[in-house]
Amino acid sequence: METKARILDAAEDLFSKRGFDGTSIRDIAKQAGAQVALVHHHGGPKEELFHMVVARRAKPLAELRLKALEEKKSAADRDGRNKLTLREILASFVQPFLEMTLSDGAPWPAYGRLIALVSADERWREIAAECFDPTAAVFVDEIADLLPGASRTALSAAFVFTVSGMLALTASSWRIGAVAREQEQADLAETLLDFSEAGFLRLYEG
Amino acid sequence: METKARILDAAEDLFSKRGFDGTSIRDIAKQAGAQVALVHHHGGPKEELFHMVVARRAKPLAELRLKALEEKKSAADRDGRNKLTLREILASFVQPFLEMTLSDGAPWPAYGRLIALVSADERWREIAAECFDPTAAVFVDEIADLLPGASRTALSAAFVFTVSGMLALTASSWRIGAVAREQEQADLAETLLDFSEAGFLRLYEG
DNA sequence: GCTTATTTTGAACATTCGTTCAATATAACG
DNA sequence: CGTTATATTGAACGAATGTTCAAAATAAGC
Repeated sequence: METKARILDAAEDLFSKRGFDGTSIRDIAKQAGAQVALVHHHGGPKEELFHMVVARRAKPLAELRLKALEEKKSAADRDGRNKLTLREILASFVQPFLEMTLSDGAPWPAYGRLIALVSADERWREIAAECFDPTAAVFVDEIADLLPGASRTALSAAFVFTVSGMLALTASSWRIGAVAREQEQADLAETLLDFSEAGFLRLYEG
Repeated sequence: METKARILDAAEDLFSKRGFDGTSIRDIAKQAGAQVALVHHHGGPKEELFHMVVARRAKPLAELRLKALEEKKSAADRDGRNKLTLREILASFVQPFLEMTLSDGAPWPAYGRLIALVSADERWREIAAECFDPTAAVFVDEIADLLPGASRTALSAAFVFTVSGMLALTASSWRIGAVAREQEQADLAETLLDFSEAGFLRLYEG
């Protein structure tokens, strides 16, 4: 069963770097140290393999996000608060993702770029719906509960803006470096949370 | 010379829908009603053709953005203001792009998705640098002048967040629909400007 | 230990890929 | 008109593509 993991790892890495169509089964086989037929044996047709690669980490990621949310709810209860802050909700969604994909020694260094591809290509609509929509719905509901005046569509748009920024940190950080001349190593995750929190609050104020 | 335009149009449309590797020269030739060799004759190798497709609209787009900026500066002068508002700067960058790619009867309906691809794939770093970095620098400088306290890196990150949101409106709007159940036809461009303006101001406040 | 699954191998299939080339048609120009 | 460019055609090249299959090796179950 270690073989299958090696194949999925190679597929994740190559799909994230060269995209679905830019990656061949033979590339994956070579990087995994296996034969082409073995890749099909464990991964099925190419599109199914892609699905497996994305779905493999979706459940653990969703659990990390929901656990972060629950832990902050417990902490808020202990503090006598009956509501989470917007910042806590956003951080519960963003931090686990960046922790797994972008931190030093991140365990899923290719997964961030991969999800950026999925989010940008309507061809993977079903995969995105299966892997990410349920968790997204939980968080948007949570935010809507906190900002009751804002329209659902505006909140959803703002949520997608936040996710887009999060994905930009993993897939388009080279663009940030290109725009800024100097490169002070700032904590861009905090910058994103600052940015998005203020953006959401503006929608609430009207 | 109408032939070349037909080829570039077909290439733009297909590249934007299926990506660089997912689009074949033969697909482009068929959609343009031409022979494969003719595509190479006008477009050169595939990567050069892609470059031409992206670069073709880059200069007109940059001019629209800078013109919007200048016009708002003139209007501000007439009003006796010596500075643009942050909102005016952001709108000058965002509105021309959405006007050309997303409005009803937009003249470049595929270009938005195409630029989203370029921004997400480091392989096109040089194209992005050539086509978009100069204009981006102008706008970031303009914002930095208005928000003198904020760090350059944070401003650049916030700018990339704004661009990511803008691109999400053209390339990932299906994700917004998936997150929001109902679909009130809101003006998402205004929502983006609200969101980003507040985000930038938060960075300024610290 | 024998038998049934499962995993792995090696090779082959038909297609499609980007690119090239010489030949032909059309346009531009003096 | 004659001549030099440019545009277009049709065909071909070798290489790479996703997928399939039967055979061989290994593991699992009884």
